[in-house]
Amino acid sequence: MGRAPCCDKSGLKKGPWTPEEDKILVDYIQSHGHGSWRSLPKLAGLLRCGKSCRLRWTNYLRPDIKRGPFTPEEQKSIIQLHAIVGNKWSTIAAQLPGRTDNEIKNFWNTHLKKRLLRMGLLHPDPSDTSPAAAASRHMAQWEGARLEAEARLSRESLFAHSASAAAAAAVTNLSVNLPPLKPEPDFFLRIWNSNVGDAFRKTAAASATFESSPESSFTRQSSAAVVKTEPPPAAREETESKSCVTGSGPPVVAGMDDSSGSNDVVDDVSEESYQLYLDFGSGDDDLGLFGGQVGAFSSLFCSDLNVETSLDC
DNA sequence: AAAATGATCAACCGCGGCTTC
DNA sequence: AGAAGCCGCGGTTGATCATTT
Repeated sequence: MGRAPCCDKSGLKKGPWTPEEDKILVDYIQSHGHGSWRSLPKLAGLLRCGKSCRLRWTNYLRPDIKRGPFTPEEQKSIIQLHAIVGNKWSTIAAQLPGRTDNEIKNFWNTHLKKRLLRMGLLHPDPSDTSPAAAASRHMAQWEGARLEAEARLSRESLFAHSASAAAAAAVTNLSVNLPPLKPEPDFFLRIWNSNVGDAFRKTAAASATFESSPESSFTRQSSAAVVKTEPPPAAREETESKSCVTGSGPPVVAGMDDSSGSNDVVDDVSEESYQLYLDFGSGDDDLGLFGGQVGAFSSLFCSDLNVETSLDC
C-alpha cells in the first residue's frame, strides 16, 4: 500500500532546529500536549513535519531527558539488554530512564560495538563459521537446553499448583472458576514462551547439526555470559532486507576465546570496558546473564515480549 | 597552518504495525 | 474486509568537531 510522504512537502523546513523553533515546540507542547503529531506543526506555527517535531521532542527537548555520558551501570545494562533483545533500541531505552533510543543506538554503534568487536566479544556476522562463532553457537545450544529445562520445571510447578488449587476449591465447594491462581511471576516460563525462548529453540535446532568439538567445555560463568540470540524469522527477514551495512539483528556475543586471535588488541581496551565484560556474566545466581537484574528485566519481558501464557505481570 | 582522516550525534528516511473509517 | 492515515521504530546520512599527519 502506498504511503503519502510525510516530509517532502514544499515549504517544510528540514535540517537542524533553531533555538526559536525549539522554544515554539516546547511552549506549545507544554501548554497543549502534543496531541496529533501530524497536525501539531500547523497548530504551533512551525514549518516542520510532524515527524520531525516528534523526533525533536522525544530525542532532545523532552524535559526528562538525561544528558551526559553513560554511566558504567548504564553501559552494562545496554550490553546485557542488547544480548537479549538485539537492536530493539526502544526496548532498551525503556529500561534506562531518561535515555532515548536514538542516543542508545548511537552509543552502541560508536562505542560499545567497537569495544566488543575489539575485544573479540562480538561477532558481526551471524553466519560466521569461525571457531569463535562456532563456540558461541555451542553456548547457545547449551543455554537453550538449560532454559528449556527451567521452563519445564516451571510448567510442572504451575500445573501442580493449579491442580492443588482445583482440588482445594472442589473440597470447599468454591467455584472452580480458577485463575484466582495468581501465579508468581514465572520468569523462566515467560522467557521460554517469548521470542527469546523461540530464538533459543531455533538456535538449538540449528546447532544440532553443527559439529562441535568434544573438548569444547566451558565454565558455567562464561556460558552465562555467552548468548546468541536471533530475531524471530519475520524480524530477521525484515532486518536482512532492510539493511546490509551494519550487522542487523542481535549479534553474537561470545565469551573470551583464544581462537579470536584478539589477545593483542584486548590491551587496547580500557580497564573499565574490560570490567564491564567481566561483570557481564558474573551474577551469583544460576542465570548469569540476568544476574541480579531479574527484577528490573521482568517489566521488560512483561511489556515487550509476546508472552503467550495468561500470566499476569 | 592546513589538509586529511576519524569520531560523534542530531536528524532524516522508509517501513511495518496499529487504528480508524 | 480492506483501504487509508498515523505513529513509532530501526537504519542511515551528513554536518560538525577533534585528532593526526
